[in-house]
Amino acid sequence: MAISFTEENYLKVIHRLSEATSEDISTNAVAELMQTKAASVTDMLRKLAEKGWVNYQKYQGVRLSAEGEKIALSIVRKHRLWEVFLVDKMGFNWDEVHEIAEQLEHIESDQLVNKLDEYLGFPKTDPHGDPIPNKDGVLPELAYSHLSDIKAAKTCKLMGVAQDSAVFLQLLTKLNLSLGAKLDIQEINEFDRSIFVSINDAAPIFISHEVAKNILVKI
Amino acid sequence: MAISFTEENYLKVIHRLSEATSEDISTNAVAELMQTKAASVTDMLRKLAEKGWVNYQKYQGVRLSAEGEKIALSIVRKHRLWEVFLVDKMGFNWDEVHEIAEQLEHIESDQLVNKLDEYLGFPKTDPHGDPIPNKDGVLPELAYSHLSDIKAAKTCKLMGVAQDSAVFLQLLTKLNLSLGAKLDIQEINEFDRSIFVSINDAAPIFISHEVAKNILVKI
DNA sequence: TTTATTTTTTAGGTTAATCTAAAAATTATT
DNA sequence: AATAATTTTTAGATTAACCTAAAAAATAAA
Ligand SMILES: [Mn+2]
Ligand SMILES: [Mn+2]
Ligand SMILES: [Mn+2]
Ligand SMILES: [Mn+2]
Repeated sequence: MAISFTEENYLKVIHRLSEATSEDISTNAVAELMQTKAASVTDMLRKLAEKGWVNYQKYQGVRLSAEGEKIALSIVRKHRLWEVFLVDKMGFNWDEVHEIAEQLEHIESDQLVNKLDEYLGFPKTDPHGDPIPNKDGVLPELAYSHLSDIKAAKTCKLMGVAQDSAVFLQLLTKLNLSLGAKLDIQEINEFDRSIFVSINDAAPIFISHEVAKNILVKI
Repeated sequence: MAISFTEENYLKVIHRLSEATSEDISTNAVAELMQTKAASVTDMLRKLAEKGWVNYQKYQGVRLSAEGEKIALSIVRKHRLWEVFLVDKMGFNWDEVHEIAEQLEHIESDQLVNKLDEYLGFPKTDPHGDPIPNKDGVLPELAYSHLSDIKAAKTCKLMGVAQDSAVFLQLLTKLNLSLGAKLDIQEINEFDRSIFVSINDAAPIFISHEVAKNILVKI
């Protein structure tokens, strides 16, 4: 069955919201991420249910069906592989690739995706540390912690970010924070939950709780 | 001003038709290449004229404006660069890339196109021998002849094809005809205009006029 | 130079994806 | 349990891109 870019984007958004919770996804939550109105979402959910890609009962919220999940994962796979391509092969910075990948993720050719995967050396993660589903839609499980959840001074390694926005990524770059960076947590301040941390053995600096929430680390 | 995929495809088609003639382009000609109906074309031409991308007076046919020409060339540039990428980097055959490039040509990022161009080594032609417009929309002039127009036995080199269709390209591959092939024309048969030709010094074979019409050579 | 044929445009509809405003259902608060 | 607030759905429009059928204009043929 033919699928439109818009339908693909809806499935991707429902998938993203579903990763954070086991509850059904609300119309409003979808509307916010899709940057559209709830009324439009209701229309689309009816259509997606019709096509068998989501389970939806009015007023009850929505979940992806098995088939919908498969489609969503294939879009995520394409998005992340293209991001790797843009950074590794085209020389873009990690804060410049998300918007372009939003377009490239809709290119339809299984052959191309698999050749691209091979060309890139079957990467496990994208430039933001997010896992890349394999050909069969299986996501490698990466058990990372949010830097903001760490309770005591210890050493950890920056493995990913929880946000792709350019402003956030540019701030990290300014702080000399990139994938693989070594973080020696010196102190966690109770007052504003800021973290005093040494990055790659440099003199320690303060990182706000807001930033720490969006940094994923391996302990 | 925002442009849709459909509008881009119309401009590309008008551009393609304009290369073959200096006359205005007819509604029907556009309809045929766009695989749509003349009535739909009329609607679109009005809209494109409105946006300043074509000059159009009803019943008089259509031509690209300077701005329309610029847009069309940028799409052609993207199409052909992506085709080079697919063949040179992804390992596709020349008969497999056109459809995928039809999608990729709509990806919007000047930065990406220019980085891709550099990554590919600033190619002058695509995998079918078609010239690639540079950053400023300038097309390298390649003065090739149609094999079918050659009148006497002589030696020439295959430089391009006048058609991107998979069936045609696959036939050429079967005949051992690829870009750069050396053609020693032995004889031109008056009866069916077939050509008896040796390819890369192999035993000569017959090539139909229909095939010869779509082969571009340098003498 | 009429008449016939072909081409192009207009008129009126359809579908996908969106919107605003109003109604209905659900959830939260007295 | 009744009322208030919030969420979600429906109703009715809009826009882009398409369609068919009919009318109008241009071109070709008699
Ligand atoms: Mn991204
Ligand atoms: Mn990413
Ligand atoms: Mn092509
Ligand atoms: Mn080509």
